Amino acid sequence: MKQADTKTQILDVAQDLIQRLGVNGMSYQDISEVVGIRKASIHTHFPKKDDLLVALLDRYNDRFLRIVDGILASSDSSEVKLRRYCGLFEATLSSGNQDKACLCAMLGAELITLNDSVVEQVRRFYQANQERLTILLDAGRQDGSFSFPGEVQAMASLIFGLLEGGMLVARVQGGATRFHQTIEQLMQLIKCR
Amino acid sequence: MKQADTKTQILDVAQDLIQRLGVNGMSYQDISEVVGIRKASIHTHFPKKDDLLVALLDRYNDRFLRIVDGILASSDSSEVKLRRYCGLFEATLSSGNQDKACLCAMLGAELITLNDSVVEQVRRFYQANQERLTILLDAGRQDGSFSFPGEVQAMASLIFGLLEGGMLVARVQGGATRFHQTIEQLMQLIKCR
DNA sequence: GTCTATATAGAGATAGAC
DNA sequence: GTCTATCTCTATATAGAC
Repeated sequence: MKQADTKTQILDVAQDLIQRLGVNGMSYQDISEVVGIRKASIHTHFPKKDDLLVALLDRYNDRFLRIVDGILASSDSSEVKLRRYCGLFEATLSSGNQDKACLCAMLGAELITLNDSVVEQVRRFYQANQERLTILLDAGRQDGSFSFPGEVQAMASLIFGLLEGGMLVARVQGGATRFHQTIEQLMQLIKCR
Repeated sequence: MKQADTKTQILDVAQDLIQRLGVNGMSYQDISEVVGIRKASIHTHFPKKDDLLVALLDRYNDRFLRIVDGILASSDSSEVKLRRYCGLFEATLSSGNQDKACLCAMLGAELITLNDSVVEQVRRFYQANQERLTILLDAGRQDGSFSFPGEVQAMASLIFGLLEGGMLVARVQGGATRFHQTIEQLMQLIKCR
């Protein structure tokens, strides 16, 4: 296993810290202590904190949506696809010390304190996810996997809000177990009965 | 209308700032500028930031739960009760410049950076709300207003996560309109059909 | 690229005059 | 209770040596 280059290491550590503490609860000093370099050196790679955030979101959104698209393109049933999609959020929450939220859930909470370019990226993440959820739900309703009243889009937005928000709530109370139950409850609500 | 005393004004402004920017995105300086006193004066009323947070959460939780208990004790139908409960969150989001989240949603996101006493209060808020939701849903299911599979408790925890999280998501995209649609979608999901 | 050193600004917090 | 003044610490950020 090759050692990751410093730039990647910085991104990795920054992501972990933000997912746990938020942007405003984390500093270059915090990153430097984990990576093992001086904080001035971080500025070589990311001159401003915003540069770091933009690069981090680029990578995060790209990776996340690539996985989601893989799920959509698979030959799984609609129900399995949705379970796998929800599983992505569960995996985040369960990783490490069980206190990591989705990067864009944390940034969403701190939205008003962020610069325009970062806000735009967070918005794109939300939009892209909801579009994909809409596709998934629409297909599932047509193939008879799901049954629910109302618009597909409204359901997609409900589910996305539940996943992003449910993670944050679960960190306060109940943890991964409780988050899992919530997702199970959701599946029961929209499955055909 | 009598002018509120300074202590109350500080709490009011701090609450507004935290609901928009988060604890870590807001400072005594910010409060002092709005209230119109020097930041040193704030320390007279709340020596440490934690003192302010504890006092703020005491007041917020007390007020919020009092209103919720009023809803539960009313003679409204279960459906109306649930709508009124959800309306509390809608009202928060719609107040001011449409960028205010529930105080405890913001604190929940920043949980790991908070001190134990504050964490405990956030936790109590979540617990208390879910207990009340459980009572409301249980009654509604028995009187035939609601129909949903699974445990009442799981449903309560789903709804609370959706409300707290949905507010944060709505601030990023769609605003109050979209949050309202999400709630409508929820109502359709659990109503008898 | 990384380091030391430093600049500058803002944070939370305290002392003491009025 | 509020003010001015100040302390200490930490934050982001830059300059220049190695």
